[in-house]
Amino acid sequence: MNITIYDVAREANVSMATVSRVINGNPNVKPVTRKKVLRTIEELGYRPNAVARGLASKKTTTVGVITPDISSMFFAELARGIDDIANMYKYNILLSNSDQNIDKEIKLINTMLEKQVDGIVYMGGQIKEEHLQQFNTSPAPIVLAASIDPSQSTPSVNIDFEQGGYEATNLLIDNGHKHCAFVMGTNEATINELKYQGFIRAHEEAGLTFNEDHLYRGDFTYNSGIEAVEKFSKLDQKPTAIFAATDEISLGVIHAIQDQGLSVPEDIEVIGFDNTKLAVMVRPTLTTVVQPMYDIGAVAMRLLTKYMNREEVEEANVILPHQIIKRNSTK
Amino acid sequence: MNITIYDVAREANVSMATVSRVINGNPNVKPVTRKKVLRTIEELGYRPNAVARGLASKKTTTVGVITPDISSMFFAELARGIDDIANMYKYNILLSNSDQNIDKEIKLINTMLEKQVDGIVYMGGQIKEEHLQQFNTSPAPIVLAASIDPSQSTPSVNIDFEQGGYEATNLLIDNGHKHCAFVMGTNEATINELKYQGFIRAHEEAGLTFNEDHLYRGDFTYNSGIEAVEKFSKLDQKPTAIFAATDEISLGVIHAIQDQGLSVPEDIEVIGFDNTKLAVMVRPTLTTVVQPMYDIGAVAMRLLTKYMNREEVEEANVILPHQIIKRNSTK
DNA sequence: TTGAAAGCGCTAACAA
DNA sequence: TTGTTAGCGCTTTCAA
Repeated sequence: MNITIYDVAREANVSMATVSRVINGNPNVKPVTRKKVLRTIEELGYRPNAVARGLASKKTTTVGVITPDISSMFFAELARGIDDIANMYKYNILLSNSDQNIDKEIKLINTMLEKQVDGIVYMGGQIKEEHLQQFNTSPAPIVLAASIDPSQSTPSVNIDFEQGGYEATNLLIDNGHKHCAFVMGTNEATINELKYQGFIRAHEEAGLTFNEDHLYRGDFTYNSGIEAVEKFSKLDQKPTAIFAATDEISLGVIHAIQDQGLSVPEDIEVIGFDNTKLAVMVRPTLTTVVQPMYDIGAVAMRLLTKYMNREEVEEANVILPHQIIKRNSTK
Repeated sequence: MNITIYDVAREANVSMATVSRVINGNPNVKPVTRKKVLRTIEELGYRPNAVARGLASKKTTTVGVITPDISSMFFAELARGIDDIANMYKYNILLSNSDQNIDKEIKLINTMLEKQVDGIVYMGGQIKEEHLQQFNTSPAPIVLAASIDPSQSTPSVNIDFEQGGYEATNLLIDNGHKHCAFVMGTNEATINELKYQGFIRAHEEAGLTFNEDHLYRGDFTYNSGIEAVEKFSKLDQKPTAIFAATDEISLGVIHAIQDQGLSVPEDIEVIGFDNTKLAVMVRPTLTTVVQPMYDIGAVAMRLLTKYMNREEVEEANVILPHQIIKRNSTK
């Protein structure tokens, strides 16, 4: 049998309530008593049972984190931001991968709620009615990180993706390009669509008509970038600049261009999105829209702590600033 | 107040024991009764409380995962393997980052044990006496993933790193090189040392003397690779081939070489280690030792389930096979 | 096949 | 400042 608070109480000649107070740092304990209890805790090698504590206090000090795929650099970085802040507030992270599968997402939320998490940080490509229904009936607060709820009814932390796409495209247009291409990920991703909308708005404002042939829908991978360029190269009207929805796609784009004997940025300019560490791990280094992944995770977790503590929240839908870092893939 | 098993029992006109049986799929329930209970569970929107269940059953169906840094591609991939298998066995993952800080590592183990995890998958650069003491006194089984316990006393899943380093070096030596360099990470990492030992053994067996100037100790980053090459380039006797401890370092090495106007593999051959997806995201693509990160995680988790179920374990220290993939950074 | 009842280890009034 | 005593919501004998 394990050592319980009761064993400690007996050995220290106090009541379990006193032991509990010592463990929880309750000031209402005489220093002498506290010392005595602390010593016998040490002696017995007592380790508090957080599950029992959770049952009695209705707080588990763990938060659920639902991510599409932790092996993606993007979400891994977000998760790191979440965990660091969680730790700061004494929470632990119950992490799960959803693969953007809606059934799995719903199931995961329920599992975490059964496990009585104090809150959830949710990441996912598309928020649908089913999600919202779960979010709205959840007994624990939920915050979205780098995920868009079109209804704006769920607290969230994001950047302005449409504006990011707009600015990236404008950089290309300002450099004189009239034929910009956009390589996007799956259309299951709201964020993706937002970047595209920005891309389109930039064209409209510049009075440029966008050639639909210059849109490539891939799946966010390096290979998508390669395939996009291969497709573009067969066109009569080839794009002279390419905006890729992520850095990883951008690397594929750059390498495919180079494999064809062309140069970046001389022949074709390329701009990415995210500023993952990949951006400086290519030649030429990548001009890209900076998305502060770590910060989004950190701020989302911080926001969640406010809800968990029932603190006042001034703004439920946080938009973090973004910027463009110019490197060598654009002129 | 929340809906409990008791509410369901009352509504369904059965005892809580029967509800419990239904929830847990106990076959000793008359189909009619089961149906009735299931219906009222549905009606009331009852959600079992896993914390209470954990307290009563002494099982939480969650396993702790301690990783140095989830934002590292390497560990993220491992974590994915762990989570996938964990899910398969109905476990959830309590994940934490240790930053290889020994105090944090010990604290994390204790926190997870307090939370009554059923087992722990541990990843860390260096296993010391303090770790072993924790491992040995842990009430929950612990399995190491891609981490070396020199005493071999803790169950683990790894590849043969020494042999991997040996083979990588031999590939270079077989290509005629007499001046191979090794770019390693921090010396806090046992795995690193193992690769180095393999590197040295290959030299010895080939009757080559290793020039200490050709050893660079960095920190596992892309920049380490760059710095290493810069240092090497100032030497009188420059290396003609470079073995880097990880793929990320390799990319830095390759780019630094190219930045100096030299070519890979014509002027200098490069071989990496891990085969992360970075390996194909460079030009030239990287020859590298394949470390099956996902599988290591998956097998470690599978092994942990055996210990948690008190199954027979044939081999506690699993060595997974590795291989070398030849791409274009070597001739 | 079902129910009654005793915990699991702790927190949190409430009383002293 | 300390102790007593109900629970928290569930599992699990044991009996019927």
